[in-house]
Amino acid sequence: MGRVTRKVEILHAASKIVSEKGIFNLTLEATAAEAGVSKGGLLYHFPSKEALVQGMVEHLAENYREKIATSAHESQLEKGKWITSYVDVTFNNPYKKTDMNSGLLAAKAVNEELLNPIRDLYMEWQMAIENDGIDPVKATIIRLATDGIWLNELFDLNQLTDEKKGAIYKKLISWASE
Amino acid sequence: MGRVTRKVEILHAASKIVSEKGIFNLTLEATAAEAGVSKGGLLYHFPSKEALVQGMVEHLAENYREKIATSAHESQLEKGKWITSYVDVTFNNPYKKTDMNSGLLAAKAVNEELLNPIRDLYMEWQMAIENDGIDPVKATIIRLATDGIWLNELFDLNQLTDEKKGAIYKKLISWASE
DNA sequence: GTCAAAAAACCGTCCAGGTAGTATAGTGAA
DNA sequence: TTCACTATACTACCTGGACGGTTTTTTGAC
Repeated sequence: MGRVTRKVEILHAASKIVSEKGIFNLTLEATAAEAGVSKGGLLYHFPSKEALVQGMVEHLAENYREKIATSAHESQLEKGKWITSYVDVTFNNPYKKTDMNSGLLAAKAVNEELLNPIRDLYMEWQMAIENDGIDPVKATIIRLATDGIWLNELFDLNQLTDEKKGAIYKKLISWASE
Repeated sequence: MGRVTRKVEILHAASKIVSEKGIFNLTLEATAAEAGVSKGGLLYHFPSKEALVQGMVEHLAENYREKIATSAHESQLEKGKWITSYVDVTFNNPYKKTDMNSGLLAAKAVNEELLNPIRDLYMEWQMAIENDGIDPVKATIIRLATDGIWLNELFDLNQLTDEKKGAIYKKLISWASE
């Protein structure tokens, strides 16, 4: 039945190339080589470059959605469980943040519309966060600050020391249940 | 002396292409056409594609630095003038935010190291913000939240309504002088 | 349980189109 | 004369995608 993992392996290979060598080096041949598949084999799974990038985005969106949802449902909190989960998952990224960054950059480069699954995710989260039992403005600021960390990592701008990052994490988490 | 504006016009043309058509359409010919210059003319100013992108980044870094510095020096505040200026300028972007986004994306795609001028900027600001008379952790969170807005705009993720954005702006500004 | 046929999962090559960068000859203004 | 270009031509290279094959797996009739 053709192991499902093959497709995922290819997606990982694509992410790796984007994060290590940049979007201009994300070619079908390079991806195939990185994944240990022939170019024809890759095209069997993803019939075009755009389909490949679409696959990247959809895959990471599913992963991310699941991580946050699991965390929120396991939470014991009465208030702020969604925003807390968002901060938690994004800070401690148990999922691969490289995949997220690569997927975003690749989609932005190849075709804006491929970002739609991510946009849907954000809409869901924003709704959850605004009905989470805490002040929606504060909750949104907490989310934005978390996204700010992410922007800084994406472009390797101002990497905070672990100490500072820890202090920020603590403060955000404490705000999230006030 | 060959009007300085010519170079800047070319940089603007390049930004426009990146933001409207994506990084893959940023070709030398397209940039020249958009700027109303021949390809040879473009290469006279920027001898390679990398030099062009470098120009984009340096130009926007200078602009941005100046905007923040001016705002901070004009500020009447005793505490939090830098973080307030950062929030102010970024929210109300009197400079072209498209240029910033295009520059970042182009540099990230072409050559990581071209982002260094932006990294320097962030280091300066982080230092200023941490010695701004208010709690450094809080100040950093305010900066990160502002960056979060920016991430969302960059990928057109969750565009907040003007109303919500206004509320967030007000709260951040008030925190910045507490 | 067998086995042929069909479907799935690949492989390797070729080509048209596009791109960065080079080269060269020329122009008008200061 | 130099500067700041224009206009055109050319090269060397790369890449997406098409195409035609081949092998492996699954299916279903007997």
